[in-house]
Amino acid sequence: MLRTHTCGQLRKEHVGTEVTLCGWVENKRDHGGAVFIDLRDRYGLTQVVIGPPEAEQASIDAAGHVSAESVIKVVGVVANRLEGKTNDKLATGEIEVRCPKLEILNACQTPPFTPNQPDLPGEDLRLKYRFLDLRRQEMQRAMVLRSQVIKIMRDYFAEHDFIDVETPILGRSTPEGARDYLVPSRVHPGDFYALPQSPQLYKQILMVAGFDRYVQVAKCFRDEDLRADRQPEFTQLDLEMSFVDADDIMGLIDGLVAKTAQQVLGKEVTLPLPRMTYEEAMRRFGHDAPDLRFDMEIVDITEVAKKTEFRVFRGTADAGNFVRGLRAVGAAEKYSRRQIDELTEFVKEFGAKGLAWFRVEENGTLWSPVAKNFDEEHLAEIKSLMGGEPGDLLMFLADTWDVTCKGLYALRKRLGKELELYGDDDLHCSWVTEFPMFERDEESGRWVAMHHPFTAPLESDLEKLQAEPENCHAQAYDLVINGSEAGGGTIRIHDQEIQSQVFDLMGIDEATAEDRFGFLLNALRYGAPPHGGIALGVDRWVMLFAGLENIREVIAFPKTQKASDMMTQAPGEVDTDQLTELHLRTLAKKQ
RNA sequence: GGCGCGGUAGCUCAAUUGGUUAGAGCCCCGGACUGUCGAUCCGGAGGUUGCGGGUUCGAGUCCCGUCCGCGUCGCCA
Repeated sequence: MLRTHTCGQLRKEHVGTEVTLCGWVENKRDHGGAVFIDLRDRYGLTQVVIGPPEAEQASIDAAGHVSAESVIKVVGVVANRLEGKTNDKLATGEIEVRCPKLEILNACQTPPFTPNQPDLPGEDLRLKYRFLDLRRQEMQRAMVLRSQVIKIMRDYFAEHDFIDVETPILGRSTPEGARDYLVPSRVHPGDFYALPQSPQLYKQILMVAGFDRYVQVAKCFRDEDLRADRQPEFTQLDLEMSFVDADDIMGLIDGLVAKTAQQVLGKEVTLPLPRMTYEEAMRRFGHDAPDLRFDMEIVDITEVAKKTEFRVFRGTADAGNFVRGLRAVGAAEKYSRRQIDELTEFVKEFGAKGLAWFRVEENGTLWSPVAKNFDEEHLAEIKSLMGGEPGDLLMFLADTWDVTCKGLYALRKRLGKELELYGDDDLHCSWVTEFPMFERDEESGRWVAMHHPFTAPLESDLEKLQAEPENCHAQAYDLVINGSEAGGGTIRIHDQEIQSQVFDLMGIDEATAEDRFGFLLNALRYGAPPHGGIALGVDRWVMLFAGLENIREVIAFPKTQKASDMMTQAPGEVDTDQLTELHLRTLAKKQ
């Protein structure tokens, strides 16, 4: 080792010992007659002093010219800092290392930014110089946390008799689901591999193979547009079990959630985690991944709306649509007319035509720009349904079920944040279950699987499968942490007859099914045990447990919104020769 | 693909209604200084205002196009 200690290690008890430290020059303070250097590595910061009596003036002058972020090595003696000169902001602040000189292992060019400067540079620059950005304390903390979370997961599943099996990265494209990343085959002209969107089919086959409990930390790829919490390549903790039902899977993951919260945050989570059905989630929160860190549930006032003279409400209700709203406790004084106009514009982004709002006055009556359209009796009824108290703001959307869900979900999310209805440290984990089996594809009008085509329906819904597929629910479950989908899974179909019916409903005929999933269907004929599983979004877990709002902050080398890598410049052009070898020719060329 | 925000010195930002030579702090370079820890003090360097076009006597500022970054809708079994 080039060093005897790390930069976070030395304390008063080391005073008098000779040590060798290596690290980066975080900062230097040059006094001419002595130079102070803050030496940094991933463990901490130690003050190094180059000064008399042990250092000669030439060494002091040289130390004064060392550039920031250079890698240096120092040999020196640990000393107490002078009386009253300790630094209680540093773990090593009681001591310093007195050195005759410093050895520059690698001088640093003037960096475009320094890791721990007060103003964080723009994200594009951080990503271009990710090696500098990753030196920042926050980034190091996030990467350590990520490593811890993955270790907790691996240990937990190892303790539960899971077997870690790797599945291929080069697979076959299946048209369902997200857009595939494709890899051209050299030896099969015109054919392509697809990168896995998840190891779904392989893990089911591993169950057929009798592995019983499979787990993998799996890299997955989806060629869809990015979001703050979505990257084109991401990591799943993927698992599958045989001879289980949905309760078994959720119970298992409950234990992991509790263990992670305990070990990472020192928080006790009450088990079992609360569960609600998809329908309940949509009714109460307008979304399948509700943020339960705060209340503010959606209330349906359609029945009252029918009785009013307010055309927007009544017309909507009479047309069979819905009037639903939110009660923002004590928000009346926090939102001016102008700010409410802004909220109106906000909900319009989600298809709403407007936002009807009421303020609960001190005397308990409702005031609203549209109040004249309402009888007092109906206003009182609305207030009562909403549980309005003086100072509250009541806001309503009158629209289709879908638009009220989307608009009120977004509005609730925004209000929760702006009104600070939850704390930075709050953690709320829950399950959403019984998702619909199918949803209508807007373009083709066909039924498509909401999760994937191998998802088993609820036993109790089996008889509805043919006649009313829209009312058929799946043995599916999503893990929700702080309003974010942190994992999802299903119990799979192991019955040939039901599988055929599902394909049939989705308009996939036997030949097509055989062509796309033949290998799985084939495997299922050779003694497939009942099985099910789940995949957890590792990046999101880390993001949520770290209290961060952006997934790029927990990925060492993330991609930008246009899926490029600012550091390596990927994706990039390739030689024509490479294309020829792959039997490819590009249609588009950038100008 | 749609909508919104942003791009000015190496970095973070400022620049009145379109008006003088585009400023500040940090960084960098040179000098001074033995107790700093955002060291301090003196001096200096540093600009294709993302790019292209247009309007104008005059554009960082207004208009059009384009590139890049971020957020979001669509999309994400």
